Amino acid sequence: VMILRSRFLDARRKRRNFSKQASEILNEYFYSHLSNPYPSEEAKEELARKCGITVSQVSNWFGNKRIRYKKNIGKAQEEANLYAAKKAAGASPYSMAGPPSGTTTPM
Amino acid sequence: PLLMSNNASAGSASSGLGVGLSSGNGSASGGGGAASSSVGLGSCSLSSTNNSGRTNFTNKQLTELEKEFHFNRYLTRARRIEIANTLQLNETQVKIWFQNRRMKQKKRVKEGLIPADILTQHS
DNA sequence: CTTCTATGATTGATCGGCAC
DNA sequence: CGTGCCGATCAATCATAGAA
Repeated sequence: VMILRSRFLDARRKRRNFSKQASEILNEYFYSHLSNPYPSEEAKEELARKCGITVSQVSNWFGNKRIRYKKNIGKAQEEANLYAAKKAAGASPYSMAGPPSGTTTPM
Repeated sequence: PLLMSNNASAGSASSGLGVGLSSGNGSASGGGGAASSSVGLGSCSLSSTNNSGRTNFTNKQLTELEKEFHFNRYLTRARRIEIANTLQLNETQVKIWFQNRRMKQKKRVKEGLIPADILTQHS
């Protein structure tokens, strides 16, 4: 039980939530591609740069997002959908390109 | 091709999630020791399988697997059988463990976080 | 400060595609 | 035709950050 429970210094121990903007970018992409939320390797790299995280972290994020999204359909998720749709319409449409005005370069 | 439709939620089905769902494996591996989820008293040195089918390897099994991995990143049929037997796992379990382990190492290398060339002995 | 929830990471196992 | 490997993903779980 207590014994042998930990996986010896797993990275999950020291975890840092992503910045608000990073989450914005990821969610925007996710909800803008709900019909197929599977970014290509190139798209992941692009998202990783814009979010200031690694490609693996982007993959982890999408993996968790997809699963957790499915587990809630019919909850605040639809609400999030509208939120994302609005943002996408007002700022950058699907497909990343130029960040919306005033985006403080994450750093 | 877009695979989708898996959730039966009301009305709007806009998401294309749902790769294929693989819950519940038939687990046809022939084998041997199968899973024992019961938490019997006494000995519990074997890996325990969850209700979902995920096997929880024991520390001993993981240690041996790691040791073997550092010796050889790839297994031969004979070696696989031997290890599976020793650790009381199916050949498939061992095979899959090595595949996942290789992917894990590759990922770490890509991240640029490798202690050192454990295999490339030259420097 | 304690409790509960959100979230990033890990990992055994599956799926499709490819090479032998 | 069958088998192993790769790459991506799934699904359950761990451990912590953050909110209440």
